[in-house]
Parts: sequence; structure tokens; C-alpha cells
Amino acid sequence: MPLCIATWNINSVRLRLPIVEKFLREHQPDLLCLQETKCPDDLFPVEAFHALGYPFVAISGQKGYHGVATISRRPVEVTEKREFCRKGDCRHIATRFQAGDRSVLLHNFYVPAGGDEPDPEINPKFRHKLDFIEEMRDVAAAREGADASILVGDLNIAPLVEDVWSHKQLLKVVSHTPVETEGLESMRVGGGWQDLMRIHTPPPEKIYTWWSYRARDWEATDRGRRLDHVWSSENLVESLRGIEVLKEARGWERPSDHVPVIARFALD
DNA sequence: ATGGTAGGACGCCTA
Repeated sequence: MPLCIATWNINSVRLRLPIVEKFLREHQPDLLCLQETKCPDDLFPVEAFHALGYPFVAISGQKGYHGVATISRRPVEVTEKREFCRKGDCRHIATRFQAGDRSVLLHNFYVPAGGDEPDPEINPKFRHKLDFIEEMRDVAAAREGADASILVGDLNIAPLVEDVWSHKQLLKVVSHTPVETEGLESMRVGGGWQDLMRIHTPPPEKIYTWWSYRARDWEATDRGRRLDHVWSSENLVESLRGIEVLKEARGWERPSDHVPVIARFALD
């Protein structure tokens, strides 16, 4: 069985437990990285994951907002829960697991959305987002103590022209402004990270992983953005066997506004 | 040009 890793901004893990269970039953990834769990650690539905065959549940949650979790069928060790920008937010958890003869470090990120106004001088939430991306430069693909690295999550930025439904109309919309897209790409390349979704599906093909709740008919208008990402160190690129964006999940009962992204590798 | 929906927690912030 190839190694299978999924990432999904779930927008409340407790409210959406039924569709998380459906996803795990139908796709059975080895690891599932969730963002926006909106759940304090002592209320996290750990037992539901155990019952589905996922004994390892690594969580970093807080009340009401944010929160990440990495759920696994194979043993994982939590290596870091990093606090970014001194905000006390739970937006990162790093775990390590074995894949074949390699020790793989897996970063699960939830980058701040950044508010509505794309001006860091008047919008502190946008300032925070830009600062967060800068601080992410510390997280490089090459790390001592690991043979390979994977970085997944809701990065809340659609970097490429083909990552949004209209490049022109979104240039001044937070998630696709040049300061964000250039900052993220610079951080990614500087850190030695490979964009696996775009290696598998290069431009000009469009990729979206998020469709707003505010659209009347998300499917007909198809005004999506690629906000969720799967990156790896260069030494995993040759093992990549596929990327799947599970668009159908946007139409499930009480859906998240994000859909799961699944990456498969030729590794045990 | 504007406002549209959703979740947590219960007035209003965040996405």
C-alpha cells in the first residue's frame, strides 16, 4: 500500500465529525491533517478516530478558533507545536513517522486568513498574515533528525494565476495579492520545498480547493481558489504517485468550504 | 458596488 496523506480544513471537527468519518472510511489515508478544528484538546473526539482505526491523534487546539490535528494509522511522534507571531494561536503541529527506511517530518499548518483589507498599515490581521509567512522561513525542508519533510495545510494563499477563478479580479483580494503570493513562493523556494500539487498538475490547468459559503451556487459559478497545499522536500518528488482534490466533498451534507487534498507516495 | 454564508458561543468575532 502506498503512503497516503490527506489535508483538510474542516471548519469545526465536532460539527463535521460525520463527514470526517465518511472520508476516512472511503479513502483510508494513512495520515489526515486537519485545520480549523475549533476544539479545545479536552473536547477533541479522539475516540471516534480510534474506532475508525486511527490510534494516533496529535492535537493542538484552542477554544473557538483555529486549531490543528494530525490523525494517523501509523505511529507518530509529536516533535513540535510552534507558536508563531507570539499570538498564542494553535496553527502548527509537526509530527514524525517512518515510511520505509525514512524518518519523515510532517508539518501541519493553518496560516491566518488575513481579514478583508490588504493593507498591513491599517489591517492588523493582514500584518499578522505577512509576519506569519516571514516566520515560516524558519521551517525548511531539510531538517536534522529527519530524512525527508512534508508540509501541508490551509495556507490561505492562492499563489498562481491558475489557482484562482479570476486572476485579474482577485489581485486586490486577500489570498491572491502580490505581496502574499510572492511572499509565499519566496518562502517556499527559499526553504527548499516542492509544490507537489503543481508538479502533478501543472498550469495552465486550474486547481481549486476552496469555494466560498457566500456563493449562491458554488458549483455552477465555480469561483474557487487553491488555498490548501502539499509540499515536500525534493527527495520525495520521485516517490509522488498522485494528487487528488476531492471536489465532491464540497457538496456533502453540511460541508466545509474547503475540500480534502490527498497525496500518494510509493513508500511503505 | 454591495453583500452574500457559516461556526463558536451567546454578543460579536473570525473566516
